Amino acid sequence: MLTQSEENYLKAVYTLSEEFGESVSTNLLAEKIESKPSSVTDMIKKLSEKDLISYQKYQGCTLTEEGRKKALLIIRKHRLWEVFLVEKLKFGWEEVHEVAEQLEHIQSIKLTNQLDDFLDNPKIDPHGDPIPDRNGVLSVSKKSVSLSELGIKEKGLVVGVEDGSLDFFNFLNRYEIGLGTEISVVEKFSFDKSILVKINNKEVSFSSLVSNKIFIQVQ
Amino acid sequence: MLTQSEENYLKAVYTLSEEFGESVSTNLLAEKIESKPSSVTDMIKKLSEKDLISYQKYQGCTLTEEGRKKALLIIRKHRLWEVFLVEKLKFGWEEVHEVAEQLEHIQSIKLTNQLDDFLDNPKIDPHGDPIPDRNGVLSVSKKSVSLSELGIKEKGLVVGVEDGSLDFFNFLNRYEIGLGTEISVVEKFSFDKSILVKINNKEVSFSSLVSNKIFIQVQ
DNA sequence: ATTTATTTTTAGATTTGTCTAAAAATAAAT
DNA sequence: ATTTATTTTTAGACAAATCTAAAAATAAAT
Repeated sequence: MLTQSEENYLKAVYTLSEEFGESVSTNLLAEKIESKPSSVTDMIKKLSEKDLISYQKYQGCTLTEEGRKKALLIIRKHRLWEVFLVEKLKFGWEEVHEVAEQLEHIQSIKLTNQLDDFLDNPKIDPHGDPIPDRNGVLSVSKKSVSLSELGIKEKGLVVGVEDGSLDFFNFLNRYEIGLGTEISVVEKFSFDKSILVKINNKEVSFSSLVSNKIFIQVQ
Repeated sequence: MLTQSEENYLKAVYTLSEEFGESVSTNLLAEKIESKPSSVTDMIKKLSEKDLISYQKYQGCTLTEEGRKKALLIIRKHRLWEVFLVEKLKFGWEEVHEVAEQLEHIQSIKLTNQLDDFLDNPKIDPHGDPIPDRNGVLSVSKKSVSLSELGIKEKGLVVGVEDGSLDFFNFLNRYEIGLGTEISVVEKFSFDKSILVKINNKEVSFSSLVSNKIFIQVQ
Protein backbone atom coordinates (compact mmCIF):
# COMPACT_ATOMS: atom_id res chain seq x y z
CA MET A 1 0.00 0.00 0.00
CA LEU A 2 1.38 3.36 -1.04
CA THR A 3 0.77 6.67 0.71
CA GLN A 4 -0.69 9.60 -1.23
CA SER A 5 2.69 11.23 -1.19
CA GLU A 6 4.42 8.18 -2.65
CA GLU A 7 1.77 7.99 -5.36
CA ASN A 8 2.31 11.62 -6.23
CA TYR A 9 6.04 11.05 -6.63
CA LEU A 10 5.53 8.06 -8.93
CA LYS A 11 3.12 10.04 -11.07
CA ALA A 12 5.52 12.97 -11.25
CA VAL A 13 8.46 10.77 -12.26
CA TYR A 14 6.31 9.21 -14.95
CA THR A 15 5.09 12.48 -16.49
CA LEU A 16 8.52 14.12 -16.32
CA SER A 17 10.10 11.06 -17.94
CA GLU A 18 7.60 11.36 -20.77
CA GLU A 19 8.15 15.08 -21.25
CA PHE A 20 11.92 15.17 -20.95
CA GLY A 21 14.10 12.09 -21.35
CA GLU A 22 14.36 8.91 -19.34
CA SER A 23 16.16 10.01 -16.20
CA VAL A 24 14.51 12.64 -13.97
CA SER A 25 16.67 15.00 -11.93
CA THR A 26 16.08 15.76 -8.28
CA ASN A 27 15.59 19.49 -8.83
CA LEU A 28 13.04 18.98 -11.59
CA LEU A 29 11.07 16.62 -9.40
CA ALA A 30 11.22 19.06 -6.50
CA GLU A 31 9.77 21.78 -8.71
CA LYS A 32 6.98 19.53 -9.98
CA ILE A 33 6.05 18.28 -6.51
CA GLU A 34 6.46 21.78 -5.09
CA SER A 35 8.87 20.75 -2.40
CA LYS A 36 12.60 20.98 -1.70
CA PRO A 37 15.33 18.85 -3.31
CA SER A 38 16.31 17.41 0.07
CA SER A 39 12.79 16.10 0.59
CA VAL A 40 12.87 14.57 -2.86
CA THR A 41 16.11 12.75 -2.12
CA ASP A 42 14.53 11.21 0.96
CA MET A 43 11.48 10.03 -0.92
CA ILE A 44 13.49 8.69 -3.84
CA LYS A 45 15.48 6.58 -1.40
CA LYS A 46 12.29 5.24 0.07
CA LEU A 47 10.76 4.35 -3.29
CA SER A 48 14.08 2.90 -4.35
CA GLU A 49 13.95 0.62 -1.29
CA LYS A 50 10.54 -0.55 -2.47
CA ASP A 51 11.88 -1.23 -5.97
CA LEU A 52 9.53 1.23 -7.63
CA ILE A 53 12.31 3.57 -8.71
CA SER A 54 15.87 2.87 -9.76
CA TYR A 55 18.32 5.38 -8.57
CA GLN A 56 22.02 6.06 -8.29
CA LYS A 57 23.28 8.97 -6.25
CA TYR A 58 23.62 12.21 -8.23
CA GLN A 59 22.32 10.51 -11.40
CA GLY A 60 18.58 11.20 -11.24
CA CYS A 61 16.01 8.41 -11.24
CA THR A 62 13.75 6.31 -13.46
CA LEU A 63 10.74 4.12 -12.78
CA THR A 64 11.11 0.36 -12.57
CA GLU A 65 8.58 -1.81 -14.43
CA GLU A 66 6.61 -2.11 -11.21
CA GLY A 67 6.77 1.63 -10.56
CA ARG A 68 5.64 2.43 -14.07
CA LYS A 69 2.67 0.13 -13.69
CA LYS A 70 1.69 1.81 -10.43
CA ALA A 71 2.05 5.26 -11.99
CA LEU A 72 -0.12 4.34 -14.94
CA LEU A 73 -2.87 3.05 -12.67
CA ILE A 74 -2.91 6.35 -10.79
CA ILE A 75 -3.06 8.25 -14.08
CA ARG A 76 -5.85 5.93 -15.18
CA LYS A 77 -7.88 6.83 -12.11
CA HIS A 78 -7.16 10.53 -12.50
CA ARG A 79 -8.34 10.62 -16.11
CA LEU A 80 -11.40 8.45 -15.56
CA TRP A 81 -12.53 10.76 -12.77
CA GLU A 82 -12.00 13.74 -15.08
CA VAL A 83 -14.30 12.15 -17.63
CA PHE A 84 -16.86 11.49 -14.90
CA LEU A 85 -16.76 15.07 -13.67
CA VAL A 86 -17.17 16.55 -17.14
CA GLU A 87 -19.61 14.09 -18.67
CA LYS A 88 -21.79 13.26 -15.70
CA LEU A 89 -21.44 16.13 -13.24
CA LYS A 90 -21.24 18.96 -15.80
CA PHE A 91 -17.91 20.36 -14.70
CA GLY A 92 -15.96 22.46 -17.19
CA TRP A 93 -12.89 20.64 -18.51
CA GLU A 94 -10.66 23.35 -17.07
CA GLU A 95 -11.89 22.93 -13.49
CA VAL A 96 -11.58 19.17 -13.01
CA HIS A 97 -7.88 18.78 -12.39
CA GLU A 98 -7.83 19.76 -8.73
CA VAL A 99 -10.65 17.43 -7.76
CA ALA A 100 -9.21 14.55 -9.81
CA GLU A 101 -5.92 15.02 -7.94
CA GLN A 102 -7.78 13.92 -4.84
CA LEU A 103 -9.96 11.23 -6.40
CA GLU A 104 -6.99 9.48 -8.02
CA HIS A 105 -5.87 8.24 -4.59
CA ILE A 106 -9.04 6.34 -3.74
CA GLN A 107 -8.12 2.68 -3.31
CA SER A 108 -10.50 0.20 -4.89
CA ILE A 109 -9.81 -1.67 -8.08
CA LYS A 110 -13.48 -2.54 -8.34
CA LEU A 111 -14.42 1.14 -8.11
CA THR A 112 -12.01 2.08 -10.88
CA ASN A 113 -13.14 -0.65 -13.23
CA GLN A 114 -16.86 -0.18 -12.61
CA LEU A 115 -16.41 3.56 -13.16
CA ASP A 116 -14.62 2.77 -16.43
CA ASP A 117 -17.58 0.66 -17.57
CA PHE A 118 -20.12 3.23 -16.35
CA LEU A 119 -18.38 5.82 -18.55
CA ASP A 120 -18.39 3.41 -21.53
CA ASN A 121 -14.65 2.80 -21.41
CA PRO A 122 -13.44 6.15 -22.69
CA LYS A 123 -10.05 6.16 -24.44
CA ILE A 124 -9.19 9.81 -23.79
CA ASP A 125 -9.91 12.30 -21.03
CA PRO A 126 -11.45 15.78 -21.48
CA HIS A 127 -8.00 17.26 -22.22
CA GLY A 128 -7.26 14.73 -24.98
CA ASP A 129 -4.87 12.66 -22.88
CA PRO A 130 -5.10 8.90 -23.33
CA ILE A 131 -6.53 6.72 -20.52
CA PRO A 132 -4.57 3.56 -19.64
CA ASP A 133 -6.65 0.37 -19.62
CA ARG A 134 -7.15 -1.83 -16.56
CA ASN A 135 -3.75 -3.42 -17.05
CA GLY A 136 -2.04 -0.05 -17.18
CA VAL A 137 -1.57 -0.15 -20.95
CA LEU A 138 -2.02 2.88 -23.19
CA SER A 139 -3.72 1.94 -26.47
CA VAL A 140 -3.33 5.49 -27.72
CA SER A 141 0.16 6.58 -26.90
CA LYS A 142 0.39 10.31 -27.56
CA LYS A 143 -1.75 13.17 -26.31
CA SER A 144 -4.43 14.09 -28.82
CA VAL A 145 -5.72 17.56 -29.70
CA SER A 146 -9.16 18.77 -30.64
CA LEU A 147 -9.78 19.13 -34.39
CA SER A 148 -10.08 22.88 -33.93
CA GLU A 149 -6.46 23.07 -32.83
CA LEU A 150 -5.04 21.61 -36.06
CA GLY A 151 -3.48 23.92 -38.66
CA ILE A 152 -4.11 23.97 -42.39
CA LYS A 153 -2.86 20.83 -44.23
CA GLU A 154 -2.34 19.00 -40.93
CA LYS A 155 -3.96 15.60 -40.71
CA GLY A 156 -4.53 12.83 -38.18
CA LEU A 157 -6.76 10.05 -36.91
CA VAL A 158 -9.87 10.43 -34.80
CA VAL A 159 -9.13 8.93 -31.38
CA GLY A 160 -12.16 10.11 -29.42
CA VAL A 161 -14.98 12.57 -28.92
CA GLU A 162 -15.91 14.60 -25.90
CA ASP A 163 -19.69 14.49 -26.07
CA GLY A 164 -21.33 11.14 -25.36
CA SER A 165 -24.87 12.07 -26.45
CA LEU A 166 -26.86 10.07 -29.00
CA ASP A 167 -27.42 13.23 -31.06
CA PHE A 168 -23.72 13.75 -31.49
CA PHE A 169 -23.18 10.08 -32.21
CA ASN A 170 -25.76 10.21 -35.02
CA PHE A 171 -24.14 13.37 -36.36
CA LEU A 172 -20.77 11.64 -36.55
CA ASN A 173 -22.31 8.58 -38.20
CA ARG A 174 -23.88 10.76 -40.88
CA TYR A 175 -20.39 11.88 -41.90
CA GLU A 176 -18.93 8.41 -41.47
CA ILE A 177 -16.65 9.54 -38.69
CA GLY A 178 -15.54 6.91 -36.19
CA LEU A 179 -12.45 5.95 -34.24
CA GLY A 180 -9.54 5.73 -36.68
CA THR A 181 -11.09 7.90 -39.39
CA GLU A 182 -8.49 10.10 -41.10
CA ILE A 183 -9.25 13.81 -41.22
CA SER A 184 -7.14 16.50 -42.89
CA VAL A 185 -7.64 20.26 -42.60
CA VAL A 186 -8.27 22.13 -45.87
CA GLU A 187 -9.06 25.58 -44.61
CA LYS A 188 -9.97 27.49 -41.45
CA PHE A 189 -12.30 30.48 -41.30
CA SER A 190 -11.53 32.81 -38.48
CA PHE A 191 -14.70 34.90 -38.82
CA ASP A 192 -16.92 32.11 -37.47
CA LYS A 193 -14.23 29.65 -36.35
CA SER A 194 -15.56 27.03 -38.73
CA ILE A 195 -13.19 24.53 -40.29
CA LEU A 196 -13.17 22.91 -43.74
CA VAL A 197 -11.86 19.35 -43.65
CA LYS A 198 -11.48 16.37 -45.95
CA ILE A 199 -12.89 13.02 -44.85
CA ASN A 200 -12.89 9.98 -47.14
CA ASN A 201 -12.03 12.34 -50.00
CA LYS A 202 -15.12 14.50 -49.40
CA GLU A 203 -14.90 18.07 -48.15
CA VAL A 204 -17.09 19.06 -45.21
CA SER A 205 -17.34 22.15 -43.05
CA PHE A 206 -17.76 21.91 -39.27
CA SER A 207 -18.73 24.57 -36.76
CA SER A 208 -16.37 25.20 -33.84
CA LEU A 209 -18.93 23.50 -31.60
CA VAL A 210 -18.21 20.26 -33.46
CA SER A 211 -14.48 20.69 -34.06
CA ASN A 212 -13.91 21.24 -30.35
CA LYS A 213 -15.41 17.86 -29.54
CA ILE A 214 -13.50 15.69 -31.99
CA PHE A 215 -10.09 14.55 -30.79
CA ILE A 216 -7.34 13.91 -33.28
CA GLN A 217 -3.98 12.31 -33.00
CA VAL A 218 -1.55 13.91 -35.42
CA GLN A 219 0.72 11.51 -37.35
CA MET B 1 -9.17 22.90 6.33
CA LEU B 2 -9.45 19.76 8.38
CA THR B 3 -7.24 16.69 8.04
CA GLN B 4 -8.80 13.29 7.34
CA SER B 5 -8.09 12.30 10.88
CA GLU B 6 -9.85 15.35 12.30
CA GLU B 7 -12.83 14.66 10.08
CA ASN B 8 -12.98 11.07 11.28
CA TYR B 9 -13.04 12.22 14.89
CA LEU B 10 -15.88 14.69 14.25
CA LYS B 11 -17.90 12.02 12.51
CA ALA B 12 -17.29 9.55 15.33
CA VAL B 13 -18.31 12.05 18.01
CA TYR B 14 -21.48 12.77 16.05
CA THR B 15 -22.54 9.16 15.59
CA LEU B 16 -21.70 8.17 19.17
CA SER B 17 -23.63 11.19 20.47
CA GLU B 18 -26.63 10.01 18.49
CA GLU B 19 -26.39 6.42 19.67
CA PHE B 20 -25.64 7.05 23.35
CA GLY B 21 -26.34 10.36 25.03
CA GLU B 22 -24.89 13.82 24.52
CA SER B 23 -21.42 13.53 26.00
CA VAL B 24 -18.96 11.03 24.47
CA SER B 25 -16.29 9.41 26.66
CA THR B 26 -12.66 9.14 25.68
CA ASN B 27 -12.62 5.34 25.85
CA LEU B 28 -15.71 4.99 23.69
CA LEU B 29 -14.20 7.27 21.07
CA ALA B 30 -10.92 5.35 21.16
CA GLU B 31 -12.78 2.12 20.49
CA LYS B 32 -14.73 3.61 17.60
CA ILE B 33 -11.67 5.20 15.99
CA GLU B 34 -9.63 2.08 16.73
CA SER B 35 -6.88 3.92 18.55
CA LYS B 36 -5.71 4.45 22.11
CA PRO B 37 -7.34 6.75 24.69
CA SER B 38 -4.18 8.82 24.94
CA SER B 39 -4.31 9.57 21.21
CA VAL B 40 -7.94 10.56 21.58
CA THR B 41 -7.16 13.00 24.35
CA ASP B 42 -4.59 14.71 22.13
CA MET B 43 -7.00 15.04 19.23
CA ILE B 44 -9.85 16.24 21.43
CA LYS B 45 -7.61 19.01 22.70
CA LYS B 46 -6.77 19.98 19.16
CA LEU B 47 -10.39 20.08 18.00
CA SER B 48 -11.31 21.90 21.16
CA GLU B 49 -8.74 24.59 20.27
CA LYS B 50 -10.48 24.93 16.93
CA ASP B 51 -13.88 25.29 18.61
CA LEU B 52 -15.33 22.23 16.93
CA ILE B 53 -15.67 20.29 20.16
CA SER B 54 -16.40 21.43 23.69
CA TYR B 55 -14.51 19.57 26.32
CA GLN B 56 -13.67 19.62 29.99
CA LYS B 57 -11.02 17.31 31.37
CA TYR B 58 -12.34 13.93 32.49
CA GLN B 59 -15.89 14.86 31.43
CA GLY B 60 -16.06 13.57 27.84
CA CYS B 61 -16.85 15.82 24.89
CA THR B 62 -19.64 17.13 22.67
CA LEU B 63 -19.72 18.84 19.29
CA THR B 64 -20.14 22.60 19.04
CA GLU B 65 -22.64 23.98 16.49
CA GLU B 66 -19.75 24.42 14.07
CA GLY B 67 -18.46 20.90 14.71
CA ARG B 68 -21.89 19.39 14.23
CA LYS B 69 -22.26 21.15 10.92
CA LYS B 70 -18.89 19.86 9.74
CA ALA B 71 -19.77 16.32 10.86
CA LEU B 72 -23.07 16.38 9.00
CA LEU B 73 -21.39 17.51 5.79
CA ILE B 74 -18.97 14.58 6.01
CA ILE B 75 -21.87 12.20 6.62
CA ARG B 76 -23.67 13.79 3.68
CA LYS B 77 -20.75 13.03 1.41
CA HIS B 78 -20.39 9.49 2.74
CA ARG B 79 -24.02 8.64 2.11
CA LEU B 80 -24.23 10.29 -1.30
CA TRP B 81 -21.22 8.28 -2.45
CA GLU B 82 -22.89 5.13 -1.13
CA VAL B 83 -25.93 5.87 -3.26
CA PHE B 84 -23.67 6.48 -6.26
CA LEU B 85 -21.82 3.20 -5.78
CA VAL B 86 -24.99 1.15 -5.47
CA GLU B 87 -27.21 2.87 -8.01
CA LYS B 88 -24.69 3.76 -10.71
CA LEU B 89 -21.74 1.41 -10.25
CA LYS B 90 -23.72 -1.70 -9.25
CA PHE B 91 -22.01 -2.30 -5.93
CA GLY B 92 -23.86 -4.38 -3.35
CA TRP B 93 -25.12 -2.27 -0.43
CA GLU B 94 -22.97 -4.29 1.97
CA GLU B 95 -19.69 -3.54 0.18
CA VAL B 96 -19.86 0.24 -0.18
CA HIS B 97 -18.90 1.37 3.30
CA GLU B 98 -15.15 0.99 2.99
CA VAL B 99 -14.92 2.93 -0.27
CA ALA B 100 -17.27 5.64 0.98
CA GLU B 101 -14.99 6.06 4.01
CA GLN B 102 -12.36 7.28 1.57
CA LEU B 103 -14.60 9.27 -0.74
CA GLU B 104 -16.15 11.25 2.12
CA HIS B 105 -12.90 13.18 2.53
CA ILE B 106 -12.77 14.61 -0.99
CA GLN B 107 -12.88 18.40 -0.70
CA SER B 108 -15.14 20.12 -3.20
CA ILE B 109 -18.51 21.59 -2.37
CA LYS B 110 -19.34 21.73 -6.04
CA LEU B 111 -18.57 18.04 -6.43
CA THR B 112 -20.84 17.12 -3.55
CA ASN B 113 -23.75 19.19 -4.74
CA GLN B 114 -23.47 18.17 -8.39
CA LEU B 115 -23.31 14.55 -7.30
CA ASP B 116 -26.44 15.12 -5.21
CA ASP B 117 -28.26 16.46 -8.27
CA PHE B 118 -26.90 13.70 -10.51
CA LEU B 119 -28.41 11.15 -8.11
CA ASP B 120 -31.76 13.03 -8.06
CA ASN B 121 -31.32 14.32 -4.52
CA PRO B 122 -31.82 11.07 -2.64
CA LYS B 123 -33.14 11.38 0.93
CA ILE B 124 -31.78 8.09 2.24
CA ASP B 125 -28.72 5.97 1.53
CA PRO B 126 -28.72 2.24 0.63
CA HIS B 127 -28.80 1.31 4.33
CA GLY B 128 -31.85 3.47 5.05
CA ASP B 129 -29.88 6.22 6.77
CA PRO B 130 -31.03 9.78 6.04
CA ILE B 131 -28.83 12.07 3.90
CA PRO B 132 -28.29 15.63 5.21
CA ASP B 133 -29.08 18.38 2.66
CA ARG B 134 -26.53 20.90 1.39
CA ASN B 135 -26.91 22.97 4.56
CA GLY B 136 -26.26 19.98 6.76
CA VAL B 137 -29.89 19.57 7.74
CA LEU B 138 -31.60 16.21 8.10
CA SER B 139 -35.16 16.31 6.75
CA VAL B 140 -35.71 12.73 7.86
CA SER B 141 -34.29 12.42 11.32
CA LYS B 142 -34.24 8.73 12.20
CA LYS B 143 -32.77 5.77 10.39
CA SER B 144 -35.38 4.01 8.27
CA VAL B 145 -35.78 0.28 7.68
CA SER B 146 -36.90 -1.68 4.65
CA LEU B 147 -40.56 -2.70 4.63
CA SER B 148 -39.49 -6.34 4.86
CA GLU B 149 -37.96 -5.69 8.28
CA LEU B 150 -41.21 -4.49 9.90
CA GLY B 151 -43.17 -6.86 12.17
CA ILE B 152 -46.89 -7.58 12.09
CA LYS B 153 -49.07 -4.60 13.08
CA GLU B 154 -46.13 -2.22 12.83
CA LYS B 155 -46.67 0.82 10.64
CA GLY B 156 -44.75 3.77 9.29
CA LEU B 157 -44.27 6.27 6.49
CA VAL B 158 -42.49 5.68 3.21
CA VAL B 159 -39.33 7.79 3.19
CA GLY B 160 -37.56 6.39 0.15
CA VAL B 161 -36.97 3.56 -2.27
CA GLU B 162 -33.77 1.88 -3.30
CA ASP B 163 -34.40 1.28 -6.99
CA GLY B 164 -34.47 4.34 -9.25
CA SER B 165 -35.80 2.61 -12.38
CA LEU B 166 -38.85 3.80 -14.29
CA ASP B 167 -40.37 0.31 -14.03
CA PHE B 168 -40.28 0.42 -10.27
CA PHE B 169 -41.57 3.96 -10.24
CA ASN B 170 -44.59 2.91 -12.32
CA PHE B 171 -45.14 -0.04 -10.05
CA LEU B 172 -45.26 2.24 -7.00
CA ASN B 173 -47.59 4.65 -8.78
CA ARG B 174 -50.00 1.83 -9.57
CA TYR B 175 -50.39 1.23 -5.82
CA GLU B 176 -50.43 4.94 -5.03
CA ILE B 177 -47.24 4.71 -3.02
CA GLY B 178 -45.17 7.85 -2.71
CA LEU B 179 -43.04 9.63 -0.11
CA GLY B 180 -45.11 10.01 3.03
CA THR B 181 -47.57 7.20 2.25
CA GLU B 182 -48.54 5.28 5.38
CA ILE B 183 -48.10 1.52 5.27
CA SER B 184 -49.02 -0.98 8.00
CA VAL B 185 -48.15 -4.66 8.08
CA VAL B 186 -51.09 -7.08 8.22
CA GLU B 187 -49.34 -10.40 7.84
CA LYS B 188 -46.02 -11.92 6.79
CA PHE B 189 -45.63 -15.24 4.99
CA SER B 190 -42.38 -16.94 5.72
CA PHE B 191 -42.66 -19.59 3.01
CA ASP B 192 -42.12 -17.08 0.19
CA LYS B 193 -41.15 -14.03 2.27
CA SER B 194 -44.09 -12.08 0.86
CA ILE B 195 -45.79 -9.47 3.01
CA LEU B 196 -49.45 -8.40 3.24
CA VAL B 197 -49.81 -4.69 3.95
CA LYS B 198 -52.54 -2.08 4.20
CA ILE B 199 -52.21 1.09 2.10
CA ASN B 200 -54.98 3.70 1.93
CA ASN B 201 -57.27 1.14 3.58
CA LYS B 202 -56.68 -1.42 0.84
CA GLU B 203 -54.82 -4.67 1.45
CA VAL B 204 -52.04 -5.57 -0.96
CA SER B 205 -49.40 -8.27 -1.04
CA PHE B 206 -45.80 -7.60 -2.03
CA SER B 207 -42.96 -9.97 -2.91
CA SER B 208 -39.75 -9.71 -0.93
CA LEU B 209 -38.13 -8.18 -4.00
CA VAL B 210 -40.43 -5.19 -3.55
CA SER B 211 -40.51 -5.01 0.24
CA ASN B 212 -36.72 -4.88 0.36
CA LYS B 213 -36.69 -1.77 -1.75
CA ILE B 214 -39.25 0.34 0.10
CA PHE B 215 -37.88 2.24 3.06
CA ILE B 216 -40.11 2.99 6.02
CA GLN B 217 -39.72 5.20 9.00
CA VAL B 218 -41.51 3.71 11.99
CA GLN B 219 -43.52 6.15 14.09
C1' DA C 1 -14.95 6.68 54.20
C1' DT C 2 -11.29 4.18 52.69
C1' DT C 3 -9.77 1.04 49.48
C1' DT C 4 -9.89 -0.77 44.86
C1' DA C 5 -10.81 -0.52 40.08
C1' DT C 6 -11.52 2.09 36.03
C1' DT C 7 -10.99 5.96 33.18
C1' DT C 8 -8.46 9.73 31.56
C1' DT C 9 -4.47 12.48 31.16
C1' DT C 10 0.50 13.46 30.96
C1' DA C 11 5.19 12.62 29.58
C1' DG C 12 8.20 10.90 26.50
C1' DA C 13 9.16 8.05 22.22
C1' DT C 14 8.27 6.85 17.22
C1' DT C 15 7.08 7.31 12.25
C1' DT C 16 6.15 10.00 8.10
C1' DG C 17 6.98 13.71 5.39
C1' DT C 18 8.68 17.87 5.39
C1' DC C 19 12.19 21.74 6.16
C1' DT C 20 16.98 24.57 6.62
C1' DA C 21 21.75 24.85 6.49
C1' DA C 22 26.00 22.90 5.45
C1' DA C 23 28.85 19.51 3.00
C1' DA C 24 29.94 16.81 -1.06
C1' DA C 25 29.69 15.77 -5.88
C1' DT C 26 29.11 17.12 -10.55
C1' DA C 27 29.00 20.45 -14.33
C1' DA C 28 30.39 24.84 -16.47
C1' DA C 29 33.62 28.53 -17.28
C1' DT C 30 37.73 30.71 -17.51
C1' DA D 1 43.22 22.29 -15.26
C1' DT D 2 41.75 25.02 -11.80
C1' DT D 3 38.25 27.83 -10.22
C1' DT D 4 33.40 28.86 -9.90
C1' DA D 5 28.70 27.70 -10.06
C1' DT D 6 25.12 24.39 -9.75
C1' DT D 7 23.10 20.27 -8.23
C1' DT D 8 22.47 16.80 -4.95
C1' DT D 9 23.01 14.72 -0.59
C1' DT D 10 23.60 14.58 4.45
C1' DA D 11 22.66 15.98 9.09
C1' DG D 12 19.69 17.62 12.24
C1' DA D 13 15.12 19.85 13.41
C1' DC D 14 10.03 20.08 13.33
C1' DA D 15 4.87 19.18 13.07
C1' DA D 16 1.22 15.69 12.90
C1' DA D 17 -0.61 11.62 14.56
C1' DT D 18 0.19 7.88 16.75
C1' DC D 19 2.00 4.75 20.67
C1' DT D 20 3.54 2.89 25.69
C1' DA D 21 4.05 3.45 30.43
C1' DA D 22 3.20 5.94 34.43
C1' DA D 23 0.55 9.37 37.05
C1' DA D 24 -3.75 11.64 38.27
C1' DA D 25 -8.67 11.89 38.62
C1' DT D 26 -13.08 9.76 38.93
C1' DA D 27 -16.22 5.95 39.95
C1' DA D 28 -17.37 1.63 42.31
C1' DA D 29 -17.14 -1.51 46.15
C1' DT D 30 -16.49 -2.89 50.57
